Amino acid sequence: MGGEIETFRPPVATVITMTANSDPLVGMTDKLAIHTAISIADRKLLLRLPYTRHVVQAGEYLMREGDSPDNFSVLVSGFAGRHKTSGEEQRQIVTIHTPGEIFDLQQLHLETADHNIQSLTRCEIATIPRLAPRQLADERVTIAGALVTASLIELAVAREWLLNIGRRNARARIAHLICEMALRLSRKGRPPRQSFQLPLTQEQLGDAVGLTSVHVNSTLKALAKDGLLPHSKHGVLIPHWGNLVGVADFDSRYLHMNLNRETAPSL
Amino acid sequence: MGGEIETFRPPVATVITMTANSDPLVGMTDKLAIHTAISIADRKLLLRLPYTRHVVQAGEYLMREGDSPDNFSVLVSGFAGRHKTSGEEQRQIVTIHTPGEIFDLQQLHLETADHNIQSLTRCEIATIPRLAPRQLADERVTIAGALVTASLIELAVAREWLLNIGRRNARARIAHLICEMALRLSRKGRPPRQSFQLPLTQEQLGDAVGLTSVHVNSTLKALAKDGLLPHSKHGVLIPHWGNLVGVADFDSRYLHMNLNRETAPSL
DNA sequence: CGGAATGTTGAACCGTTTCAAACGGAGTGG
DNA sequence: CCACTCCGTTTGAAACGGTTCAACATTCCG
Repeated sequence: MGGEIETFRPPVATVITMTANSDPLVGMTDKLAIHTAISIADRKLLLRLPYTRHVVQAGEYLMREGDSPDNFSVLVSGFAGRHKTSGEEQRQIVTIHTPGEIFDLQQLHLETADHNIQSLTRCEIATIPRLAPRQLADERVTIAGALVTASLIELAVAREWLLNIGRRNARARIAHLICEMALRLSRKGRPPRQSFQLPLTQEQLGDAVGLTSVHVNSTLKALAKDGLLPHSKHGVLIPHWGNLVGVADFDSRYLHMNLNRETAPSL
Repeated sequence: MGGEIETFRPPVATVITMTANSDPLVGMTDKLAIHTAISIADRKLLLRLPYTRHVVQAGEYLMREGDSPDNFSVLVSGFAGRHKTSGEEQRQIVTIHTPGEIFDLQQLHLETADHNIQSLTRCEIATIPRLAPRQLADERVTIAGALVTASLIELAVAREWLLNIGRRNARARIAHLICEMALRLSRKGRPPRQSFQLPLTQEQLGDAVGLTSVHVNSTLKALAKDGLLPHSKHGVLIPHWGNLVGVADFDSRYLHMNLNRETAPSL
């Protein structure tokens, strides 16, 4: 993990406020991003932790198969993905992480990674040393439960992706991914974003939905021609949410966005 | 959930020993099945819990999308699966559960289900009321962590399935599923089973790997012709593990079977 | 035994891949 | 400022893998 590195050690029990991130990509401030992570867990406690910020370029590996990372991280801005590759060097992206999400989490329990994590675009990442959250979680059962909730949602998303890739055609697959992103990039309880930046290459999109970049290209063109997804380089614009949902066969319930994470059960 | 129901309330602090299950399907005793669940968690405590046993026929729903089940269960014998369906009534099996595994677990955190659970064969199921494990987990952090480990492994398997369905051809997909089952049906630390019963229909297999039953049929025939998977109704026989692994592009690490669950971190 | 579910086979079809070539834009160095 | 390169996008043609449809055989189960 390269890039410039700066270390923060925010004062205890103080909410961090940073300057707004000017990147129109996510329109999210650092504060928001960190806050999202916290809202899954316990705000005051997590904010007390020391953490390190990194900026990584697109395509850098944050974790490799076989690694045993000893930290966990919050994606502050940009997009990152988990992927696996088959013997024939075919890549499959199995998760796309959006700003505010925690990753590396699973390694706390599973020890060695069975997949890679790679930045898909230029990313900012806040890293928290491994021990801190572990200690925390032991003390505060609520936090442990909340972190679990995050993995369970990731599992729910993986299940929907299985349906998407296993049983839907190219048109629906791509539309479905766009719908998911529109919702995940919106704030909790808000409607899906009508427009947003999704600076992924067509090859990356193909790797996420199990298609070749060539076919992604022609499908994207077809969706544009039908007025479902007007063409723009790396921006998404959804003229009519209902129509897109229709071709995507999209049902947002699997995202569990209605869940009140503050009051999740404490198992 | 239908079928005959009998209720057990084993004496406190006594290990249950039952008669061997004569079903050659899994060659597992009830004791073993329960023990498997316990080995993920904490044996003595979990065995103290009251539970109910059910026998369900193939094809019965144990949970439906939208349900908020208030219990969790151990699959004692048989196979069960989680599935989702697309708008065109296309089914995708996203998880196959083998004897000894816990399911319904995720509902403890997510409240409403985003998928269905259905018995794929005749199954025996031990059900534990919801409250008990929750209370337990609060008391014993070890148990909570162990249950989390189980979900994280399910997530790791889902990721591999995404690669399987998204990037491998029919031949490799089916071979891969067989390899996975051979390993998951073996005891921890043991080599993969060389032969076992897998009484799934070709349609169910197809739903698991994203193919039609017709194509599963011809692929199965082709695998048999090549001596990789000799044909027998619902039994699997693997003459040469290495060869099958080769066509499946199978790497068992994602199953995390080497993991010592007793000493998993307690997060 | 009879009916339903599952397995089997072949032929036509079609969605997606593969291969190949060209294009466009962004960044770099001369 | 142009030429050059790199990367991603675009397009077309041919090949392929898997689906669909349809008919029939077989097994399972009440």
